[in-house]
Amino acid sequence: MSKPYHHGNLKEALLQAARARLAETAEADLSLRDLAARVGVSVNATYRHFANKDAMLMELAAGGFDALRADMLDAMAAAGAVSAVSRLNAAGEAYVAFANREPALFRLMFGRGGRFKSDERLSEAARAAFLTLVEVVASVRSQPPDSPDVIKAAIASWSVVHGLAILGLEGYLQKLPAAHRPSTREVVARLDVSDGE
Amino acid sequence: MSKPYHHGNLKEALLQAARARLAETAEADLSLRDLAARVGVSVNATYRHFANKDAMLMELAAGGFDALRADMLDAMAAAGAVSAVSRLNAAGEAYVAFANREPALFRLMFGRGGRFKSDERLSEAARAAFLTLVEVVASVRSQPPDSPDVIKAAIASWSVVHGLAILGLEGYLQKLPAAHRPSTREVVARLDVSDGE
DNA sequence: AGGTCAATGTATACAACGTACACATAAAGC
DNA sequence: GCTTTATGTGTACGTTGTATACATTGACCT
Repeated sequence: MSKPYHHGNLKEALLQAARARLAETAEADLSLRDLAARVGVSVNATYRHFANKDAMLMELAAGGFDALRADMLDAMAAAGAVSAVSRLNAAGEAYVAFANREPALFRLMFGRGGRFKSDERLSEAARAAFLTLVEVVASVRSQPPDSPDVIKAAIASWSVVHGLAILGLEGYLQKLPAAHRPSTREVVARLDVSDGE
Repeated sequence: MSKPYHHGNLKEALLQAARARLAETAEADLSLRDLAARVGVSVNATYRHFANKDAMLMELAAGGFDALRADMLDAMAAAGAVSAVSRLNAAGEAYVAFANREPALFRLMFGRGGRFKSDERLSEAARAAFLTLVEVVASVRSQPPDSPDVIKAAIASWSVVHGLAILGLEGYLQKLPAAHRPSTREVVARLDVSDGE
């Protein structure tokens, strides 16, 4: 029969449809009904695979953190072993580039108003992404990754790139004349990650 | 009569109810119907004062930028004329403090997915807030506020404090041990705003 | 003062959404 | 083969933003 009763892998199909939608619209207003229709299934079928809409969004966000982490790792690998600082810069640029390439997903990862804090998978994915930054900062400073100074410096790094990404996404940088618009590299370079004074 | 047909100042009453709601819930899910009910008026009465829900949200966001700017100005004034750097630090701390004090409003100001870019009043309010930062950076560097270097440094400043604010709001800093959690001042201090080499 | 009109409110209606409940169908295990 | 469990459908409900038609009021003009 052309339409089997059971889909086979509905959960992944729904996630994939959602990702496609996020990638194309730059606006994150996913609708369960719409996704179900795209996959060719009843709305309530989705509830066999996700507790509710938020659970699905959290899964997407977690995947986003995985992808973000992969992007940063790739960029760092491409930067080679020249210097730890150059790898840190590469990671920062990858961060901002990711936000610009997948704005809707990026907003989903952060914009959900702390409602996602509870999810274990999401927290772990976010933590893993943060840890890649921590490690490169540690190698810049030649200190163990769990030292307080390293963590604090990594938080500062994360803050700059994240803030820069959001400002870009929100369009606040677009109305500046091109000469006033800094590159990611210029902004990241202003941050002193080395041993403070 | 106890209930006059005309409210008198519905628009401001609605905005006030919305602000109260934002201040108490830390989650920005305003409903027009709910707000109208609180003010004691029909839902569609709101449409006499706002084109639609988004228009009202934009008005709230614009007011948020005004308040944010006022907070930064106050903090800078309190920091006195000791040094331009200390005023810059004070502004940064005020920024993060604002986000923590009014998380729902802050998220509304930034989280709306670029849908607000079109609004003139909002853009102007955001621009004014940014300009206060630009000016203090200019005085730190003793350069005119419209010089490209000043603007770029101000963007970097804005990025750090904004990123830090979001990370705090989203709860990513809360699960860190207290010894690893940097103060706003520590993070801001890492940014080099002075004349780069 | 009385009539006209714009400003501002209400009532009703609709489509889209998330989700709960009851039921249908298929696959897996004894 | 029968029963159980996983996974789908159908129907229904409450909430949302918003369009349309109508009601009420105050302001303005002569």
